[in-house]
Amino acid sequence: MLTHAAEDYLKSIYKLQEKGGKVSTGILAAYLNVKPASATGMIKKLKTMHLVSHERYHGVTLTDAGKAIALEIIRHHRLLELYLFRALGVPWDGVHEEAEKLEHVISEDMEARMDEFLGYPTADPHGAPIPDKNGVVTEKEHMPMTSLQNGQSCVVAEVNDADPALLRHLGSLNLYPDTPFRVIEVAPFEGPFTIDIIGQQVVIGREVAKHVFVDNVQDPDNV
Amino acid sequence: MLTHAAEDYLKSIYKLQEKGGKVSTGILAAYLNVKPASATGMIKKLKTMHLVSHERYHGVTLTDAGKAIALEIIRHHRLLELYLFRALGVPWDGVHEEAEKLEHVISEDMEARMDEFLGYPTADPHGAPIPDKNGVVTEKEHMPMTSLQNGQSCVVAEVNDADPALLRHLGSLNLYPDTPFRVIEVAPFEGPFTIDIIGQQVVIGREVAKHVFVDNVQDPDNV
DNA sequence: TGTATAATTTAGGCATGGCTAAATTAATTT
DNA sequence: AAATTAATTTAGCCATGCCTAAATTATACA
Repeated sequence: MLTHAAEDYLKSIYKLQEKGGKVSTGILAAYLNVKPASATGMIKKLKTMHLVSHERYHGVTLTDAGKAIALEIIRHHRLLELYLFRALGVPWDGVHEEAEKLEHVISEDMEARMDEFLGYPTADPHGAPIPDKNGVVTEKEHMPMTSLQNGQSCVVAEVNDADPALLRHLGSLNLYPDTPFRVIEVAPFEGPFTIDIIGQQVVIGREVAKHVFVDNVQDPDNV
Repeated sequence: MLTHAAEDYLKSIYKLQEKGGKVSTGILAAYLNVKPASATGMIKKLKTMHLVSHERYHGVTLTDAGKAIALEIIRHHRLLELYLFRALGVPWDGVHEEAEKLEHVISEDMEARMDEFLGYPTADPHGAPIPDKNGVVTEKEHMPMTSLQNGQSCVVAEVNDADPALLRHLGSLNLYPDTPFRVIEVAPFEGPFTIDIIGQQVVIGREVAKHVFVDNVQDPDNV
């Protein structure tokens, strides 16, 4: 069995290599809040276990075995987030931190029981896809909210879960995944969006909108 | 914050000192599946943190601070056991192992949410008392099942949770806490017990009965 | 009361996973 | 092409928590 630290490295390498291929030691270290020298050390260990490929000075990549473990941990994490949200009512800006600790210790049996309780879900509370039992992830194509036009309607697909304060703000606006809304107005010159969501009109600045992704975009009905 | 290992030591010292006052290094080490020399090392560390009292060659005791932490961990453990049992349907012979890992990583918030979900319970699935938020444990007086007489009725109060195989067996006999039963016959010469439980007659050997404790013992109605 | 035995502690070692500081390699600029 | 800068790796150190082997202390027995 792997250590928690090794699991965290694999998970991080997976996430970083999704957007950029090979992962540099420095980027990985920064992502994990660790010094580059420490990352080098762990990379060496993971290499002896054949979980990563690594050429000195040229970045890491997961092997198939490493990827499988990374996806297993990500599955634990996202199932836990959704479970905590749905079953225990943990607010969505708190589930990440809690899941971060639990993901390393739950059994496969517990994973399966949560999965069943939740009805075999495919996305976590922020809209991120949950890999299935076999480690298959079905990524959906999302549009950034910033590309919406006047009058278009859509459904929230995913939000950036990195900042709890931002999540609380999005929550107060009801911008949860699966919630539909319609664009009333996009102010010119990179201005804010005015939207109609659950019967309420709210104004959303571009900085916030950048972190929201949408689906099912529809043009206004024959006007 | 304490390490998981330190928490385990405190919890173990608490349990051992409940039945026997001062805890010897050897007993503690055996309980934790660790060599005595390792236990000595941790005891020293805990002493510098003022969590235990220790006189060389004469055993350890928890300080008030150490006891408070031990009870907090035990509360986590027992709440988790009951939560896993009730909310996720984990069989009662499996909850201990799972809780053993989770008890060190859940937040106070999660503890409170499980407590609320469970309706502020006072006992875990094996009947062991759950310390309250303030670390107060209300131990109940239980009778060993082996002291029951012909015709007496009672309610299962607690069972020994040390052996999963025994728990599975007790489960198959419906000997769960809060389940009432009546003694049909106690065979002479240290023989087995025949009981009526949930409408079924079952025979329970003394070796099994030793691990079952009962409450609300009532003599047979005017016969 | 001395001695054998059992329990405990000390001493020194190992793996993990961090760190800093110094050395090395790669990339960029002139 | 050489030199500067940036990134990475190596080397060596620290704490945790386990281990074994040796030394010490306590206990029990004759």
